[in-house]
Order: sequence, then C-alpha cells, then structure tokens
Amino acid sequence: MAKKTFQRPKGTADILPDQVYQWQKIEAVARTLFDRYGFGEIRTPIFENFEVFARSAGDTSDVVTKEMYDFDDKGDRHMALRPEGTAGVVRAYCENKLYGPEHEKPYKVFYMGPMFRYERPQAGRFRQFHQIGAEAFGSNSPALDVEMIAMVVDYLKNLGLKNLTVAINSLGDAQSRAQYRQALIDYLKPHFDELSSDSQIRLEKNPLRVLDSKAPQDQAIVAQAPSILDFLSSSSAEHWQAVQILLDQLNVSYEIDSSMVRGLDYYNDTIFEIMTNDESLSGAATIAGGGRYSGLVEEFGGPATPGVGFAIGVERLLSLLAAQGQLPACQTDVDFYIVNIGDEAQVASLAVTQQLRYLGYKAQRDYLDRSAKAQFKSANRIGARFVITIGASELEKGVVALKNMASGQQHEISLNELAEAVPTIMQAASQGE
RNA sequence: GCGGUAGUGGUGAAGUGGUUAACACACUGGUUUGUGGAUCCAGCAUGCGAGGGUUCGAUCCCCUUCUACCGCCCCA
Repeated sequence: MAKKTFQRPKGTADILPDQVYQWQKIEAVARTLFDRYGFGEIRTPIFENFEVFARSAGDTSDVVTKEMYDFDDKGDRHMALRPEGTAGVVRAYCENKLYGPEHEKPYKVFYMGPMFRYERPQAGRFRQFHQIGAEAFGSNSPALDVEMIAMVVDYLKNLGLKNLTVAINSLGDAQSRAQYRQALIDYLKPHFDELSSDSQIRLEKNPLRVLDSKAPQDQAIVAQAPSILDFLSSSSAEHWQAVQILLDQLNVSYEIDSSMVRGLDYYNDTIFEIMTNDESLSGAATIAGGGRYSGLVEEFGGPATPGVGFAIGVERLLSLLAAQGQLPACQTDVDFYIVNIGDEAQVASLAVTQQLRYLGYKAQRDYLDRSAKAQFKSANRIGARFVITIGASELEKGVVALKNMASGQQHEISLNELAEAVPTIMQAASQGE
C-alpha cells in the first residue's frame, strides 16, 4: 500500500529555485523602474472582507459572482482571497487616510503578489496567480493616465519584450456610459435572435460585454454597433483627446479599440490593455490591463478621489518572455568546490569551506563521502571555477590543492596562506576570461 | 459551471488481458585503492495517478474520483 500522497491544490504551482530566480529578476526590474516613476511599494493583506471585493468589482462582474475564493473564518466572518489588487489598495488608502493633506498628491503605490480566482485552470490562467500592479490616487490629469501606460510599456521594454500592442479606449463618465448603454441596447434588441445565447444573457445583465464576445455571429453584429466614443460627454471627450495627444508626444504607439471592455465594473474614462499576438498565449493574450476609476475611494468611505491603475499578469509575462527567448539566464556559478577525501579531511574541508564563505565567496563541498571523481563531476556540473582538494597527503604537508577548472591547472598552496592568496587568484582568473 | 484530450521510473517516452514493463537521457558505482564535460561495463519502476468493479488473471476493459492540458464563460 503506497503512502498517501498529496498534490498541490488545483490551479496552483510550486515555483522552484531556478524559476524563482527569474521571478526575482523581473520583480527587481519593476522595483527599480517604478521607483524611478515615484511609486512606493505597498503590501496589503492577501485576504480581506468579502465585501471589499464585492463592492469594488461590481455585482455583475464574474470575479464577484463566480470566481471569488471565499470562506467563513472561525469568527464567522465572510472573507475572500483577493482576486485583484486594486480593492485592497483602495481600502488601505482610505483606512490609513492617505488622502490626508500631509501626503503628496497624486499618491502613487505599486504592489506585487499572489491573487486568487476560483476558476478552471487553462492556458495562462490559474487559481493562484501573481500580479505586479500600481495605483495612483488624487489626480484627474490625463497625463497621469499616460504616465501609467508609459510605465508599463517602459517596463515591458526593459524586460526585452517585443511585438506588444497597446489598446486603449474610453468608457466615459457615468453619464456618457448610461447614454451609450441605452443606445447599444436599442441597437442590439432587433438583433436579439441572431446573438449567441451568452450574449443574449449579457444584453440583460451588462450590455457592454456583448462588445467583446468572441462568437463570430456576435462580432458581425458588434462591428456595426454604435461606438461609445461618440457618446462621450464634453469633459470625457476632452480627457480622451488629451490622452491621445500625450501618448503621441511620447511616441507610445497604440490602437484605439472602441469595443474593448474591461472585466471589472469600476472603470471609467481611459482603459487600456497590453496584448501579445504570440500563439502560445492565444487564449490569454492580455498580459497587462488597467484604467481609470473614480468613485471607488468614495465607495470605501474616503473623500471623492479619482484613481488610475494597472496590473500585469506575472505568469503570462514570464511565459511570454520564455516564448521570446528573453528569460534572464540562471546563474549557478560557484567560486569554490571543496573536494574532501577520507575521514581525516572532514574537519579541514569544513573549515576551509567556511573560511571561503566568510571571505565572501560562494563555496560548496561534498557531504556524501563520494569518490574524488564523483566530487569533481559535481564541481563541474555546478560550474565551480576552482576546486580545492583536501586529503591525507595535503594534510600531512599542511597544504591544499587548488585547481583552476577552466585551465585544468593545479598547484598546491599553503593552508595558512589561502585566505590571503584567494583574492589575487580570483582576480587573475577573472582577467583571464 | 460546461465541453474535449490525456495521466507509465528523476525526465522524455514504447508497450500488451497472462511468467523478467522496451529504448533514451539523467543519476550512482566501476574501468583510474585520490581528480571534471569522452569511451566502455554495471545498477536504477514488486509497479504503470487514486479508489472500486469485470476476469482464473489487468498497466492495458468498465465505473468513480483527482490532476494536467486545450476550448467556452471570463480575465492577468
């Protein structure tokens, strides 16, 4: 009878050291770049009261209606694992009164971490996934919208990604959207029977969603539908124009997609997505998305404060980097590998290994009493630059055998002088490369 | 939540209702009683996702379940 084994929960992943190395690289790039744009990192809880998400995302959004990873805790509180980052950040913004006069405006923060959505895993989609996101509060300036878009583009370029499309659209303000919504319904109603069954339901619940249906019969109808851009109020239209002008100024290329609708209900005015046409991510082409929202801070009890934000899907980003051959190379280089032969060499090899580490070098040794050959194989495999061999004969002479793995040359060096000699040895080896 | 495909060792995989589950890579040991990317030799799945059932007998047939992958919905 085999022992009971365990599997990780559906839709989750173990991220092993070699991968974590890649993660840390792209996280580091984000940290330094976002810092340059004046964003500070914020860390909010991974779970919140269910209401925090329900209220922000909107009652008709799928995130709330069927994808929430929620549970009741031991105090009968209805909690939920965060499905996205914005709600928690807005909650923290209000709770910590970051709208206060002592804080610089706009108030800019970024975050990175796991998000949870209870859904069926598939390409680029997991139950636990990760986002790198940013939010800025307290300014209505279209320049801020543009800065957010530019920052994402800057970031992705820094990582070496190519062939990305920036799609933008405007959802207008509440008034614009209400008018458009009615116009859209008026247009779609006569075509009701031609729509896919999904879209027939959408028409009832959230007509804007019909716009990004993938069903061919829907797309044909949608193509003739009125555009929201024709329903923008004067202030929204002005904002929309300014965003385009500023993007042009920055030479950020973009496409206007008037049928783009984002999944969360809180957006208004500018929304954007960064998409790839890479086939490996065909079902999950959006690697980053965001937009402007107002009303959210108010909803959480703060003063009326506009916000803009975006989130990047880390798993999608990573798989796109892999597809484009841009994953940062994993460095496994080790400075020293200490080969020890025989019981009498154990103490000395431990001492030497530690000595080298104290000096700031990466040093590894064998713990399995393996043959010298096997130990050299390990040294070779992990890319050790030098091998130090310690056995009975070396101990007798008070020396250590030092071998340069690249040149194959080996010479003895006094155990006492090792610490002093190592820096020049390392330097000489680096110059020889 | 719905639909499709799949699940054999550390990895990639072949395979059949019936005594020893190919092959390759990796790994370990040996050839060299203490020296690395080569050659050669040897070892390496009492088990074929899990649990039931059919059968004299199942990894191969049936059911259930879990997981992965792909698609819908939706989204990062």
